[in-house]
Amino acid sequence: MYTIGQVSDMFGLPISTLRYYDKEGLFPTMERKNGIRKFGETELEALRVIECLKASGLEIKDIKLFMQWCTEGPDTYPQRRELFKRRREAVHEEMSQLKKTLAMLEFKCWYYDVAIADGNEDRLQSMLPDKLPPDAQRLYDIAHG
Amino acid sequence: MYTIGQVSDMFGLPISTLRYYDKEGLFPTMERKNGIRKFGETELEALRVIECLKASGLEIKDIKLFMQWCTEGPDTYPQRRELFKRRREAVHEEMSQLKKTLAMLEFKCWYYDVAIADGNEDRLQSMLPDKLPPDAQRLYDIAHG
DNA sequence: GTAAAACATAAACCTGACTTTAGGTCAAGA
DNA sequence: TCTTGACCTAAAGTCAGGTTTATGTTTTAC
Repeated sequence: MYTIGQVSDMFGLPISTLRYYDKEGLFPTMERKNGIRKFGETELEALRVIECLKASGLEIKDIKLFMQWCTEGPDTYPQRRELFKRRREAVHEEMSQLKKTLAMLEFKCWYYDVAIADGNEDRLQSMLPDKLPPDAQRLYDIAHG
Repeated sequence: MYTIGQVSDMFGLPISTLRYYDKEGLFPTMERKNGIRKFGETELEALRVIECLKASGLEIKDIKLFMQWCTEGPDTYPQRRELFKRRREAVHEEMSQLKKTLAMLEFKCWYYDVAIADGNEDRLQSMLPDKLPPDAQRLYDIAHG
């Protein structure tokens, strides 16, 4: 069993954040002794899952729902599985959006390489949006298509 | 030249958002006629760049800075290139974080598939965190390593 | 036994990115 | 003429996800 300060150090999270998570219901079965929180293995695993679900874009109130299901036994396995499947799809979506963003950024890096080499954008403006070099064309198409 | 309503339709952005962007200085050279905003090609391209930079995680006040540079001519090409390079690195970072998140989500999907098949988590708990099937082990390692 | 460190709560505050509200201008159509 | 619709502003409101503050209690170290 760990105190809030120890868990704060272990996860690199501010104490205030841990208390906030608790207030929001993210540790539904956490015990206390004389009012003092006792973090056990359940809570540490909960924190690992919280970091993952947060990174996947889930909101705190939905994470709370999941943590609640975890206290309700096998009947809620299907809901829990659906939650993870939906998150998986959402992250796939986000990754393909990021690929387009990345193409745009690569294109702009190339663009300013050329602009700096030329000292102006005249040549670049005259080749946009067609007549680009093949590499730049590829990035441009991904970013704008 | 387009009105704010036309641009709102073209980009699928609320009029209030376009006015907010303008107020924040994201269209530093936009013209007006009798107080009415006139969006030209410059502003449309600005909006495309804004969507990209926002998707890359940049804040509005930093996008403003970029738009300001764009009005200052070739002297600011290096700053603009650096901005895009930093964003490119940030997005690379984010994508590799998302890969770990995805591994965790895949692992949890597998976990609940097994839990549902078994009707409980007993077998799963006894194989954690070693003695996992190879596929699950791989996901587990990516997610936790 | 006492002082400092670590814990606790409730409530106010903060930030970013918008959105809503309240009130006003202006041009075109019935 | 009048009223409808599209535009305008400034200021207040909203929301998520915390953080800070003020105050009080418990634990730990000497």
